[in-house]
Amino acid sequence: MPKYLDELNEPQKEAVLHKDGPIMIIAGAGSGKTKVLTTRITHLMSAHNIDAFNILALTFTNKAAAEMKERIERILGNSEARNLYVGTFHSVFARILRAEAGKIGYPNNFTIYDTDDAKSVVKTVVNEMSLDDKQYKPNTVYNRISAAKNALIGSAEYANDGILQQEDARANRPMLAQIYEAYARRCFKNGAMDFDDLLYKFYLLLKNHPEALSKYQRKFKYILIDEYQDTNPAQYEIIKLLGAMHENVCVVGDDAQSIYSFRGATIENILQFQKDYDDVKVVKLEQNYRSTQNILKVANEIISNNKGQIEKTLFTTNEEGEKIKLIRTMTDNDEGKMVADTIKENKLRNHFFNKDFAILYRTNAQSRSFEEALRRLGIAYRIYGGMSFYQRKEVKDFIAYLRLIVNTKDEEALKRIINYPARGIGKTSIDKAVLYANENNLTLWEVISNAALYGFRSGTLESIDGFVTSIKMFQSELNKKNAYDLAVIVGKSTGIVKELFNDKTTEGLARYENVQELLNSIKEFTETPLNEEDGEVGDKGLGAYLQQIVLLTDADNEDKENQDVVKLMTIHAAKGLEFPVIFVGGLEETLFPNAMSINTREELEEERRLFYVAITRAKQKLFLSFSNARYRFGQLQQNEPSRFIDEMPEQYLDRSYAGVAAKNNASTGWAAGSAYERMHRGFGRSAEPPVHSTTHTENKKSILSSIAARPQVKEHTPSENFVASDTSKLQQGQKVEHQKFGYGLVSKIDGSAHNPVATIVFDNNGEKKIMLNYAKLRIVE
DNA sequence: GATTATATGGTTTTT
DNA sequence: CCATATAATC
Repeated sequence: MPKYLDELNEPQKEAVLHKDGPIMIIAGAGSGKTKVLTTRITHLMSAHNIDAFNILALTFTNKAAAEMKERIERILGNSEARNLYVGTFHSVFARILRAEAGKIGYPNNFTIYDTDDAKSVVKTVVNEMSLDDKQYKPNTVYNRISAAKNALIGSAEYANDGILQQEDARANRPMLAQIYEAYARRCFKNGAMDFDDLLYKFYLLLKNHPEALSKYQRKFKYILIDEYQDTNPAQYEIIKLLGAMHENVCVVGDDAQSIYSFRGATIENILQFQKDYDDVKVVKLEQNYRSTQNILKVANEIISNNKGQIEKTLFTTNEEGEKIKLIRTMTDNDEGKMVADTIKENKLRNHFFNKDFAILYRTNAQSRSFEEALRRLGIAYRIYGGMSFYQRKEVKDFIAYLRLIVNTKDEEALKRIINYPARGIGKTSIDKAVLYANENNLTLWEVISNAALYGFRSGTLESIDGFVTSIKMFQSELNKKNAYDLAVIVGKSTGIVKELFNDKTTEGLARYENVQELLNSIKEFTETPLNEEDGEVGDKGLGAYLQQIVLLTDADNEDKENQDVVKLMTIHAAKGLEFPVIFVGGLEETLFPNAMSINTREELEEERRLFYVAITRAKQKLFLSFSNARYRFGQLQQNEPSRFIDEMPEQYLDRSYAGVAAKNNASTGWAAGSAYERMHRGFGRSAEPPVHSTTHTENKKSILSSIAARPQVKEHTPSENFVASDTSKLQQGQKVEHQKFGYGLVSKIDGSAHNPVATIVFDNNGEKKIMLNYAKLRIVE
């Protein structure tokens, strides 16, 4: 009996030892499902001599895939694991599609469009069809198309489906089917696939090309799928096709953690699995090794409010643990402070490290208040999600050059850079070129590379020719130079790097650094040795690099794995992770559950599962916070506490929790909160007496203002020698006198050069934004 | 045609 | 509040 089996409990062992035939593992939160998956693969390889080349494991994130490979490698003690096909659905399918692209009429170097690219194509198509983009919002249209693809509905079928047509007609978007068709055609013409195409086209490849199907059926003798509850119909059908020959399909999932229905995922796949395969072995992992009893009991209570669960009860032999602590504050800023203070306190008192904490929230926008509070206390943190590195403008612009070099049909890339850096090819010229291209059924590149034929003005023509020549020059280097060297040439000869370098503003500096970072990543890619089997299409080229990076997420980018930082992320992003201490923020009606998701029972239940996922991330301590009011759309909005709070039995809750912050009355009320604000604006040391609580700002209305009158201006009598100073060189930190508001400290200067706006914190009248062109200010010091 | 000021409108979650 | 789209101005 191999040693690695000793570490497993009975059901886990059962799951690992089951060799052939379909198996479904229902794995509760923290029940060791990754361990089972890795051990199972290890066991297949070492005990049954299954070749790594014949095993396919699909995960939800690249990070999970890398982790899995690493663990297997560690148990096996050799490098065989690198021959496994492990990756996300999207990355594995992209890799195969790259090899088989010719069969479906695509170039091997097809571009993968991210969501932004795809929406931009939608917009282009809608405009070209002379439709109103208010009526056909790119977002809506794209989502609709995406949903169709995830359900394996092509544009023709979409157009012929009576129900879908009715739906669209009722929603005032009768032309959606036509847009879908035009969109698909345009993507094809651009040699591009969007994220959904990676599934949909792969499905079509398998379905319409029997020789390809049988090739991969023979190859993948064993298939394992992680996070099965989050697969969509397209993924389901693909697995069904791939696994049809051997039926050695192992799926692992937890219906209670299904949180991606907006992406087309359906729990139906779990139920359907047992119908589609004969003699499915079902194993349930119900022992939780992660959390305290209290946390688990609350989690079980919460999820029991959902109907139609797969029967299972999580239990643990861990200690009882502390009660779940509720933090209630007045505003979102206070919430941030309380959480940050609590982290600080716990670090001191319980010797936690920064990396032991995670702050989770429903929406990305919530990160701001936590971020500010952590920064004030000097606690290192990192935000995951939001805009990924590769979505930043400067990075995307640079990548657009590389994309165009690899695939000149990529119209999105071409339009992005044809006039970046500015070279005098404006909107009018581009529109003209696009028109010619559409009229003559040419690609945009074909038009501009023969620009002389299309009657551009001579100056414009010269610019276009210059651009085309330089791209062609880059292309000629494509096979001589590696990706990194080529990228350096691009950066240099286009002047992009220089331009960013010369921009000495803070943002400019950051942009420059980002481009440097991009070059680093290309260099790293170039220098990383080839995987043994990756030779399929010469996978070291620029094309392979580009296809890989669009599929990377922020979490994958984590180079310094064990940084001692507090992690901030959405609950979705936290799936599969665990932390000693978890904070879940914004437990308020309209936010969590989100107002968008309370219209049907299904939606609400998914929100509840999301909450379940959030609290089951915690190992030892769990804090839940909510705020009476928070800024949304720049305005203060009052919210009720979340219904999920009421669903937790009182006996497990500690409502009286008060950390350091509350004790010194800094965060429990409006007045105290503003004192805190003032302290951290540098007023703490000033000689000013503690002033009445009026840190109201012009646009940030006091939560009291709805009850009491708006803050009164405390009259100020200008000093006798009041003469308005020249404020053109006014700087942060200077003290000024305002005729009406009195003395104050300049905390910030922004606005444009012609219309500078100073943010001034007045001693008696709080923070005001003052337009320097109009205000009369006397500079005191 | 480029740069800059103003309007608008949008927030759920992500490969 | 934020980012992007449009208008205005040089």
